[in-house]
Amino acid sequence: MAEGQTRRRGKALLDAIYAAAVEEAADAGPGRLTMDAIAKRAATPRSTLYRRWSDPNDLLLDALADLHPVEQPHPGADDLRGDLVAALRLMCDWAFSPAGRAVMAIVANPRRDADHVAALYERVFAARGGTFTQTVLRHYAEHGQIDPARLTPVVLDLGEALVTKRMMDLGADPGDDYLEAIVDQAILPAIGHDPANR
Amino acid sequence: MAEGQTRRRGKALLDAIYAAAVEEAADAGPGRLTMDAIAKRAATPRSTLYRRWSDPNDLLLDALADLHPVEQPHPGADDLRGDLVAALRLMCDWAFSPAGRAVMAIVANPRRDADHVAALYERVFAARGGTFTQTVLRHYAEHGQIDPARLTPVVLDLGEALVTKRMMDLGADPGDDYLEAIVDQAILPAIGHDPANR
DNA sequence: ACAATAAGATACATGACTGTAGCTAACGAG
DNA sequence: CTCGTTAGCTACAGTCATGTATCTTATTGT
Repeated sequence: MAEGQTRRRGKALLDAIYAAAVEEAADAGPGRLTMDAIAKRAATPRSTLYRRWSDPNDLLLDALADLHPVEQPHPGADDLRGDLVAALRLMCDWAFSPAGRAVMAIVANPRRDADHVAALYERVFAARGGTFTQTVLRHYAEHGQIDPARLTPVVLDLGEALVTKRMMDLGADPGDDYLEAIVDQAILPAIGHDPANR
Repeated sequence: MAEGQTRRRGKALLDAIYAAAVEEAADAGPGRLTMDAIAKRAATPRSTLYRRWSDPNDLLLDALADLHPVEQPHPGADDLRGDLVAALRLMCDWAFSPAGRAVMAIVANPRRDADHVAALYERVFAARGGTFTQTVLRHYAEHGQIDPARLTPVVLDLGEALVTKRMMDLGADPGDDYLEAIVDQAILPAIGHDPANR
């Protein structure tokens, strides 16, 4: 942007609006996202928002779809346990980011619109290669270290489910000890790698 | 109450207010509970509410604490799998009741007050004998059919976590097939009863 | 250099919710 | 029966969000 610019346009403005929408959704929580608050946070008049969107949730959806992609696990070849713990660590960090909390604000809203949630899953999640532990589990299954028949929807969801619940109960990050406990006591047994049965 | 009564007092009035608060919280969702809406639903003036509470969340907490206790699992002695599935069924039914959705509305609120959530756990949950699958798992551990060392916080949370996540993803009841899958593919393996290892 | 576009700064009526206050009349206890 | 309590009714000013409608002016593209 040139030096003397006083007025944002195009991408620069959109980025500011998107950032404001995600932060605002994260702070305000389910069902409390308003055009007014987004506009204030982005320091732009409401009319600029209404020019493009008629509903704050549509705006938020565009904002989430536009965000930088989430960091992905990089599974190796010989440390399934460590890679699973690392994937859960990534998930925790993401969940506490504005984007993660904004997603929560959509999913946890009992007045949520089914189409809206479907759009979230398509545009934001499907664009990535699955969720955190999923990536790792599929990787090791492809390398023959996990029976692919074990990777059912339940098992692929295990880590994320336990982390989510713990975060909701505590309202805080579960901590690495707990993540290791999840891997050792839930995920590994479920794929037939129970440490206690060795 | 006598026939000609035109004015509710004491318990009758309180019950109406409590019911209104729980239903309203369930419908409105996290952070959207208002004195006004509770008062309208209970058909009482706001001043009656303000006489006793200064915050709608305090009111809701009293309402939840006052509710009829949740149905408990009745584990037998020889059907661990069936009892676990039944416990998850009970949990699903509770989760979709107004009380369950009201609890969700508290826990999923990012602006939630830590003291408030703590009070919820103490006054509402602790009063019961633990959560759904917990009751069953502890019962069978006492009868020597499960190694008590296996009943870690992670394992005791498994069923509830998977059900919660599934409900958040789908926005609907998981269905009995899924509940059975949770028991077979997650809980039983975690307590060393993996059907695939027999 | 000019014209089209769109950001920015208002203003407005409407509607929800807040917290407080004052009044009346029904109810319950003594 | 009488009196203290309190439900029920109404009103108020204040705050916040909504959608729409101006008007001005910086910026861009031709």
